[in-house]
Order: sequence, then structure tokens, then C-alpha cells
Amino acid sequence: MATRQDFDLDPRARDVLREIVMQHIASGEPIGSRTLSKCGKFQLSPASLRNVMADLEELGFLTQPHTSAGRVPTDRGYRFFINHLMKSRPLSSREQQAIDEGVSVGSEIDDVLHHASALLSKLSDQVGLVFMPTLMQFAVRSMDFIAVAESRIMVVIVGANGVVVNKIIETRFLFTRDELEKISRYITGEFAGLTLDAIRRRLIRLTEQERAQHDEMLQKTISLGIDAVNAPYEHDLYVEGASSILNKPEYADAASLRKTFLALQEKEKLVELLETCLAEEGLQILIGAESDFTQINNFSIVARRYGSTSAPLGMVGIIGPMRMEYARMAPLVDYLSRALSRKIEEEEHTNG
Amino acid sequence: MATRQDFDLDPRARDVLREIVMQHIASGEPIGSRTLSKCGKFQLSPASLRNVMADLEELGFLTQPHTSAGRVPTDRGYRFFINHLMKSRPLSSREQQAIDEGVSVGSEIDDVLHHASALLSKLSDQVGLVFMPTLMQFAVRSMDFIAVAESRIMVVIVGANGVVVNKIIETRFLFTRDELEKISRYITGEFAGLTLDAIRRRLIRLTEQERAQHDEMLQKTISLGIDAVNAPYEHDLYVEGASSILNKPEYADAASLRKTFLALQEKEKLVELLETCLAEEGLQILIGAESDFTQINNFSIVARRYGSTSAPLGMVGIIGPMRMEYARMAPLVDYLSRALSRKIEEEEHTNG
DNA sequence: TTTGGCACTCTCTCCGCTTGAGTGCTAAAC
DNA sequence: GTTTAGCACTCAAGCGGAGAGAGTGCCAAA
Repeated sequence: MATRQDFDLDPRARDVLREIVMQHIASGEPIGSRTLSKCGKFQLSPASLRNVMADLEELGFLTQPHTSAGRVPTDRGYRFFINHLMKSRPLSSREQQAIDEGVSVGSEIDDVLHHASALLSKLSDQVGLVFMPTLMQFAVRSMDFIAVAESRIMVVIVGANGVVVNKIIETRFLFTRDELEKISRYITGEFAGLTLDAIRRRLIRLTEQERAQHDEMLQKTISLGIDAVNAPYEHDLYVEGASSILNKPEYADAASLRKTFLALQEKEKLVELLETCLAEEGLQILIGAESDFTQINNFSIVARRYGSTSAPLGMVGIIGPMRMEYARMAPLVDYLSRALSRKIEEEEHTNG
Repeated sequence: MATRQDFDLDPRARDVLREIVMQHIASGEPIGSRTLSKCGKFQLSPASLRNVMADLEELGFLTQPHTSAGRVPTDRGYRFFINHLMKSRPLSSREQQAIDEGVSVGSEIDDVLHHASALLSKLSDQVGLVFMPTLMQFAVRSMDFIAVAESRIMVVIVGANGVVVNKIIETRFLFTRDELEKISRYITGEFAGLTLDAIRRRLIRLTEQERAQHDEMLQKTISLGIDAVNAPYEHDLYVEGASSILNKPEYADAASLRKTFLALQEKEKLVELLETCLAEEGLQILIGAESDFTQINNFSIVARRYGSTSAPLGMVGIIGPMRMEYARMAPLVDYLSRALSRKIEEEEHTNG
């Protein structure tokens, strides 16, 4: 029904809605009929515009903060604007260059992602998000073990996509340097190309063999391998530039600032949200109440998947007040995610 | 001269100063003679107290925000309070328990420190700081190399104090798994117990030998070793609980909030500050303009060194508005730093 | 030396007023 | 049948003055 109505809007109403959203994004103030009439794009008097605006309000695209104020777009107004009215403003070549350069700094993926998140925050003047989920679902290229202390071993896993994770685990057995080298070789040789999940299943199957053979070395290998795949490999979420919200007029008062900061600190919710977005291809825009998270403080999120097409790696995007320049944010996030993906595919290619 | 004057304060002036500082810390408001008279600790009329307060103001311990307001302690007033008047309030057993438990979670040092910083922030309701400098000056226990991609190697260094750092470096040569194992053994065997700096010097000396012998394997070893010791191992600085300053009345307005957040984001300054503090043993309190950093926003820092006595590891502390409960913060930071040190010595012992 | 009294200063808050932007409705004009 | 002008109405925000309240310094008396 909503979509049906969407297209029923006559051209004039569309123009008016577009103009109101754009002006409100630019100024942050409610837009009145007089301002709209004087902007030059309509040959109509304030009175006529008032009629159109009243219709748009009835349809749920606009709302008034109070009786004698101008109109402000609703979530639904923004949604319609983004879907049907927005003319996205392409990036300047300087911005493209900044992104290209920013992404090609270094080759360590953690650094690149961290950098990307800071860059995004700077270019957008919003809070930059870069999310890299656990590598559970990705294939493993190698797995090495290093003694850190008697019963503590560092596991270093290199994914087929070039991602490196490491983790220190406590072990039940003590291992010599020789043993660790052997185990590293064995596990990498035996299980390369499989996902962590698959490796776990195989290791568990191996347990039976070991029971039959009473092979001590095999027992230690299995034990270490299982500990390694079961270790909690956290997802990384870079939230950069939180101070940018201090500029936004909608968060001028201390109370809403506080709420907003605390909300941004609750990373679990964000992670959850980004994880669901990971399923979708293409640019995603979540407005206000469309997600549980953004509901709290009238946030919007513009995000897109990155990584090779065969194996998406994570999400990159921005989060900011509902009133943001979608026309600029959309190409920005889009371009950055593509640049990141390209970079990752390159790395994968040169090092695979 | 300052210290001379400090001790010249007569007992009554000391009592008045103490009471003013304490009340101001509790309320955040300027303290007037009337309030002070009514608090019950003095058998004096407001007029008499006014005389004492005028003296204290002349000596530079107090100041007035404006003519008809009460008095507020100056930096100097706080300093005198902390040095001579403060009765530090010992931790409750619940707090002690919280710290003991918080510190003993996990054994990975990064996790412990991160946890400690969050815990400190929670218990103090200030911003928690935990600083771990680069391990340049510490002895190395082992050094391992793992292939991540053709020309990218992960270096894992375990310090004698149990700290583990890892870093991915780009290399000039290509290495096989065998070679990396050999090099790891060689370098660990040859250089364990030395600092990174010493290792670098020895490696450079080895270069001459290699030139004479034209030993390819030695050449590769030296090259990799030098790349490894030269890699930039960043210091870690955990700044936790920045949102706690949102509660503080002194940062109620958006402008000073903004300044404060941006100041906290400039970690280099903080690192510099903490690095100089690292030289001193015992609890350190920096008030307001006493440090370049805190000058900006009337910050104070309460911090203490942690790590084994033989090898101090870093600094742990809190940063907050000048008007903070030093009497509580001091024992808190002190206890946490001792708990951390104990934990680290334990780990070192069980794993050394 | 302490205290009460007094004049003075300065901030903060409340109140009422005005201004201005904006609306909806109605009736006339195109 | 639109479009527009006019009008009455509403509400937020800004301004200024009055008054309260907290605090001071100084002086003279206890």
C-alpha cells in the first residue's frame, strides 16, 4: 500500500517534497511555505504551497514540530526522497583521490580498515563505521602455533582472503618448540582450504582414530587444534570520529548528546545490525525508526558490503543524524567500499 | 618560597581551606562564608570566616568567579590540599574485591590492561587511562616469524616480562617455511635476554661477518631480523569511559564538551605526558595547569606506575576535571596499580 | 580578636511584552 | 477549478525590568 501511494504523488507534490527535504538537510530548520515560495523554484504563492504541504502531511511525509512552525520530513519522507527524488552528487576527483590514496596505505588489513574508517569519518563529517566479522565462515590458508609461555600458545591463522588473526590460548598440554612446528605443518597441510567450522568437525572425527591408536602426538595435535578453532575470535568494529556529532545542531543539548554517545558505545547492537546487513548486496540506507538501533536517537545509517564478490568480508559505512546529506553520503560510502574491495582483491591476488 | 609559605598557614586557615576544597568537590559550587559557618565545623561567624578567606585568596589558594560569588580553590589550593590536608578515604572491601577480580580475569596482558582501564573508569566515574609503552627498553625472551603471504611475515616477540607483541612486516626476500623456522630458532637462541636495541646493534655488527663470508642464509636472517626490530611497535593507550565527562557539571555546555572530547582524542599529548611520568615511582597527581595537557580544560590526572619493580611496564590512572574526589581517586589508582603489578609478576613467575 | 550591621555588587530567575514566522480557512480572482 | 490575497490565530523566542538571593568588604562595637 505504501509503495502504491508513493507513485501516486503528482509531480508538483514530488517537487515540493524534494525541495523541503533538501532545504531541511541544508539548514536543519523546519521549512515554511513562505521560505519555499521565495526560493524561486516554484511559481506559486505561499498559500498554494500550503495546500500541497498539508496534503503531504496528511500522507505522512511531513510533520510539524509545533502548530506555528514550518514542516520537517518524517522517516517516510526521507525514505521517499531517497528512493525516488534524490539526485546523488558524484564525488569530486579530489575526494576520489583521497579515498584511493587512503586505501592504498599499507597492506595490513587491520590498518587499512582502521584507516578507512577514519577517512570516512573525515570526508563525511559523520561517524565512520567499519565492521569485520569473525572469520568463522571463511577458508583458512594456514594455521601456526607459537610458544608464548609454558601453557600459553599464540595461534596465527591466515585466511584465504589474506586476513590474519591471532589469539593467545591456554592449553592443557605443554608443547616443545619442535612439537609446535610439527603441529603447525600438519594442520596447515591437512586442513588448508577449509573453514574453521569444517576443521573443527574433522578434528572431532580424528578423535576416534586417536582413541584407537593411542598416538600421543596425535592427541596433543587434536587438543591444540580444537582449542584453537574454539577460541573466541572477536569481530572487529571500528567506530571512528564520534566527536563529529558534537557539531550537529540536533545534538546541541547535553542530554541528547549523552544518550547518543552511550548508544554509540553499545557496540553489540551495531554489530548485530551490520551483521544482518551483510546478507544484502549494494548500498543500504537505514532511516530513523527503520532499525531498532537508530530509533533511539533518530540516527540513519548508510552502509555497503565490501570484500571480494566471492567472499564478502564486512560492512563499511557511516552513522549520523537522520538529517544528513544522503546525496553525498551514498556515493561516498559506495566508492569507498568499492575501493576497499578492489584493494583486498589485489592483495589476495598478489599474495595468494 | 611556595613551600615555605605552605607551612606558615595557621591551623585555622588550614581547616578552612580543607573544608572549602571538600565542599567544593562535593557540590561543584563556589563556597561562601555563610555556608561555611553553617556547616558546624567552625564556631565562627561568617564575618570571621570572610577574613580568613580573604587571606587565603591573597595567598593564591582561593579565587572568586565574580565579585559576589563564593570562593573556589585554585590549582595551588588543590595542590596544598592534596599535599597537606587530604585524608584519603580507603577503598571499601567491595571495591577491593572488584579490582582483584577484574584484574585476574584472563591472562592475556592486553586483555587485562583493557579490562583494567574499563574497570577504573567504572569505579571512578572518570576517564580511565592505561598506558603501555613500546617494549623497546625491555628484554626479549623469544622472537618468531610466520609466513602470512609471499613477502609478508608476522613477527611475534615475547618479552621477558611476558608481554607479547606481534606485527606484520614487508620483507625484501621471500622465505620458505623451513627458513623461517630456522631463523626463529637462531635469533631466539642467539639474542634471548637482550633488548630490541641491543639486538639491533648485534645484527648490524653481524653484517660485516656476512659480507666476508657471503653466506646467503645469514644475509636473509640479518635482513629479516633488522626489519623486525625496526618495525614500529606502537605503544598502547587505552582511554576508556570518555562518556563519563558528560555527567560533570563543569562540562555541561556544548562548547567545553567539544573541546574536552577533542583533547582526549589527541592521544599523542597524553602519551607524552604519561611517558614522562613513567620515570617517577609512587602515585602522581597532576593538577590543572601543572601539565601542558591538563591546562586546556582544567583537567587533573591521578596515575601510578605498574609492572614489576625491576621493570616498570607502564602507567595506569584516571583523568577528570580538576574538581574530583582526590581522596577516593588516590587509593583507587594506587590499589589498582598494585593489583596489576602483582598480577603481572605472578604471570611472569608461573611462565618464566 | 570576633562579631553584627550595613551598603554594595553581581547573578539568576521569573514575568510579561512584543515580534515574527507560520498556519488554516474563506472568499475573491483568474 | 485552481490560485491567491486577506485575516485571525498560535506558538516560540527574544528582550528588559523587577526582585530575590547569595556573597562581599568595611567599619565600629563587644
